This record gives sequence, C-alpha cells and structure tokens, in this order.
Amino acid sequence: MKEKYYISTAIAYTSGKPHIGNTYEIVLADAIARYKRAKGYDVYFQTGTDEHGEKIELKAKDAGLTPKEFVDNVSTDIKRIWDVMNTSYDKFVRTTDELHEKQVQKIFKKMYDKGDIYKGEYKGLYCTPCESFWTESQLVDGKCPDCGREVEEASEEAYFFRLSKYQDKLVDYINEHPEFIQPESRKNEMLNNFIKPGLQDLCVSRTSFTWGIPVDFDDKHVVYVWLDALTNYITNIGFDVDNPSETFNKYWPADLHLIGKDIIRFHTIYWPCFLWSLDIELPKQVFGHPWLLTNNDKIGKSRGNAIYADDLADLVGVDAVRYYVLHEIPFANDGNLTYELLVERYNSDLANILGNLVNRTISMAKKYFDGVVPAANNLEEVDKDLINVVTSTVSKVDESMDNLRVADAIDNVFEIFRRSNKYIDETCPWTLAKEGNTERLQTVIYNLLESIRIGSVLLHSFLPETSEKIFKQLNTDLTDYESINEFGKLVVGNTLNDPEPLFVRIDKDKFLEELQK
RNA sequence: CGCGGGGUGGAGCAGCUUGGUAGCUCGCCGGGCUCAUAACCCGGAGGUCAUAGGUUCAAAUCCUGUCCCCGCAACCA
Repeated sequence: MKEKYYISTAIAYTSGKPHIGNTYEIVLADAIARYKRAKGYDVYFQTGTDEHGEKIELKAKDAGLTPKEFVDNVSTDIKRIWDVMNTSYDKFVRTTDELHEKQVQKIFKKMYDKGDIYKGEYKGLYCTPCESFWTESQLVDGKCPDCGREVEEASEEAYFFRLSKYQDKLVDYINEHPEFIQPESRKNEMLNNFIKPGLQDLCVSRTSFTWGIPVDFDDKHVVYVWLDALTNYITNIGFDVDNPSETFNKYWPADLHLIGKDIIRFHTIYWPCFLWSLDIELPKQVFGHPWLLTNNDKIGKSRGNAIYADDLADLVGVDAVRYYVLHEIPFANDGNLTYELLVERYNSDLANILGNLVNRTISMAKKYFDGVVPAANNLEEVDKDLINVVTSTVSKVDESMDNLRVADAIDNVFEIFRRSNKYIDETCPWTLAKEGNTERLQTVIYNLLESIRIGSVLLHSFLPETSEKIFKQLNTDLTDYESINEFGKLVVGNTLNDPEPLFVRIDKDKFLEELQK
C-alpha cells in the first residue's frame, strides 16, 4: 500500500486579491506535492480560504456587498489564481463551508464541556468610532491605526481557551521534536518569546461583530479567528468530535503544514494546544517559509508595489513565474522580486540553458538521424562523466526535497542541463557528422536525449508544463520516476517530434519599457 | 541590557555546525565553436569575507566589543 502524505498551505484570508508573495506559498506546496506523488506517495494536498472576521465584515460593507457575496468573489478569484499557476491541490476548502462550520461548533462545544474553554472578559484598547479592538503594537502614535483617534480601555464578554494548561507539555514537545518547527531558528523564537514568558489564555469568541460561526449554545458570540481557521486542517478531511471518518484516520496527522513565517506562532502554539484538547495527534512538521519581497520591500497594496501572479504569468508564462519564485527564495531568507531579475532568470536559465539545449539537441537529432533515436555505442570518459552527473542528480534532488530545500532541488536539476550543454562542446557532434563518424555521433545524440529526458522527469514537479512540452518533443511516455532509476531507458528507434522553442528570449529593455505604459 | 536573523568581488547568494587554497549564478572583458533561441563552451579582471580586538601554527569559519539592516514582541490575518 502507498504511504500517505498530507500537505497543506495556510488558508488565504479573503480580504483581497493575493499578491505574488501569497502565491509563492501555493506554488511551493505544489512543487512538494507533485514531487511526493512522483515518488509514489498517496498525496492529499489541501488549500483554501479563510473567510470570517471583522475586517471582512467591514470590507464588505465598504464595497456595498453582504459579507458572503464579498468572500464569494474573493475566494473565487484566489482559486482562479491558484489554477492559473497550475497548482495540483486536491481540495480547496472554505471556512464558510457548511461542513466546516458545523464541525467548528462541535469542537467549540467539546472544548467547553471539557473545561478548556471558559467564559471571561476580553480587555483591550478600543476605538469606538471604528468599533475595533487594537493591540498596543498595532497603535500608531498611541492612536487608532485606522482613523487616528484616541483609543480607550474597554472590555467585552468573551470565551477563552486555556492555553496556559498546555504550556509545559508544549515546551517538552517542542524540545523532544526538533523537526516540528522549521526552520529551526523559529523554534527558539517561539520558545523564548512566547512560551517561556508564560502563555496567556486565548480569546476564542467575540460579540462585537457577527460575521463568523455562531457559538451554538450562546448565540451572542461568534467563534473568533484561530479556532475557526486552524481547524480547517482537520474538519475538511472528516474530523468529527464523536466519530472521525476513515479519511481522517488515514490522512491525519498532517505531514507538513506549509505557512508563512508570520503565522508560525499560531501554528506551533495555538494549534498544538487545540489538538491536544481534542485528544488528537499533532502535525509532523510546520514549515514557516520566508517571504518574497518586491524591490526589497514588503509587499502590500497600501505600499503600491503589489505584483500579482496572474499578471506576471500573462507577461512571461506560468512556468517562468513558478521558476522564479521557487528558485529565488532560499530556505530561510527572504527572496526578492524585480522585473529586471525576472527577465534575467528567464533568459539565462530558461531560454538559454534549458530551452536552447533542448532545441539544439532535437535539431541535431533531426538533421543527423531524421529524428530517429539512435542507439548508444561504446562509452568514452566524457560520456561516463555526463551520465554520472545525470544519475547522481536524481539522488541529490531527493536529498534536497527531503529537507524542503526546493530552491536547491531546482538548481540540482539545472545542473543536468548545464552539463549537457558542456557535453555538446566537448564532443562537437557537427564535427563527428562531417567526419562521417556515425557510430560516435549516435552515442553522443543518444546520451543527450536521455539526459534531457531524465532532467525533464525531475523538472516536472517544478515546471510541469515545460516538462510535458519536452516529453512531447521527445515523443516519449517514459515520464515517471521509475524510468530514471538508471540511465539508458529512452527507446531507440522511436521518432522525435519537431523542435519548438520552449522559451522565447525576452528583450529586457523593450520589456521594461512596455511595463512603463 | 526583550528575542531572533543578517552584513562575503558590480548584483543575488553558498560556505560558518566538524577552523587550514573564498565557491556558485548573473553582469563585465578576452578567446573558442557554429548544432542551436546573437544562444553554447573556455579563460580573465574584480573581495583586507561590516568593524575593532581575542583564542590558535592557522579564522569568513570559534569568543568579545562596536556600527548598520531586517523580522518578531501575543489575541492583526
């Protein structure tokens, strides 16, 4: 039986259209999910939208829509972008789904009955005109960040979750499971900044707005934020407080929650405590990925520097955008996006190294062998070196991916293409053709085609469309991981299709000029 | 003294755990080749590894001070 692999992204908040930084997360998750599938796992990949809360209630009002209409629009748009990016999620969930809402109510009740949720008073700084509570750090010059007016101490009745009860258990768990929080530096941040100073109980209901899941035994209250949002990971695979489904038992605990580094706290402190309260296991790993910055600035609509994935895809194509975000963001540091860098990566990596390699190789096969895959003959040192690079790359990619080093994994794959370009220069097929050394020419062309095929199999998790285009030109159906466990499986005698450019080079100056308009 | 991350040739990064010729990609300069998308291959210039000390036969790598940059600082998603 196949081993299962459950991966999730954070659910996107439906306050507006997601920018390229938000989109990075789904693409990263997609690359991991596709890779795991290729390796033979039974993958379940979940994403979706988080749709409740005061902010959305207000935004909807401004837009002259009901909250439901508002989130329907935004959620649809988010899903559309995820689809544009060619992401292979298995389920797109929404916190306004009936199933989720019902289970959240049951979860809330169970925690209440158990004594983990109790009624108390929420005290905070309140801006009366805005009807909003703010934290100290949110204030601007000690005043309401929205309207700039004075805030005052206020309180309202609210339910609280007893985080404090699980504090010691959490410290032990994190220490005993060093792989739980990734990257590791975040682990210390959580322990030192939040857990050690003492966990405050968490407010899990509100009465100041209504756009949320009602607490069914006290309908003044709606369930507040994190209890609603985090539980999406279990409700949507069939968790039920009385009778969890088979699907739940099969897929839980999740193997990886992929989230932004800004919400690590909620996933590694609140979420474990919630799960313990429900007597279920914790996810195996939470990875807080870095951010994609634009022009070294944090992305934000208010900053006027928002760049959207679908716009970029229109300009350079989906796979170029995928390549950029996957390649440009290292494991633990923020990445940067500029149009200049985007064009540079596109031209040098995708067009020159990969696209041109495929094009020149297929062209030679056409020219010298009428597009029929020739058989390889005796191997020379240079051939063995090429083959060694190609075969060792397969395990390098495995190692990188096992450590969630996706950017490294792509680099590993491109090493095949770089080496292949060099191989062409070393063997000079055109000279072999002139000399009439057909035997040697056959070997060289075969090795090149096979290297490209293997590279393309590895590439599929990251750039699925490009990979499929290459397979089409190679006219091969040997596209799975089993077909690359040894070099030389490409079928001899098969006829290739005509070469077609994979990435047409972009004129950088013209491109940037066009953007100005 | 709140916690944490970072400062490496023009740009972006790796190396630091387990001290010992400073590596990669892009850009620049020169050369080669002509199968290919003016692409590809080779060579070169360019770095006192933020800074001041310390440990050591030897430090980008370990320790200390200083200066910058960034994130987090709890009910904001």
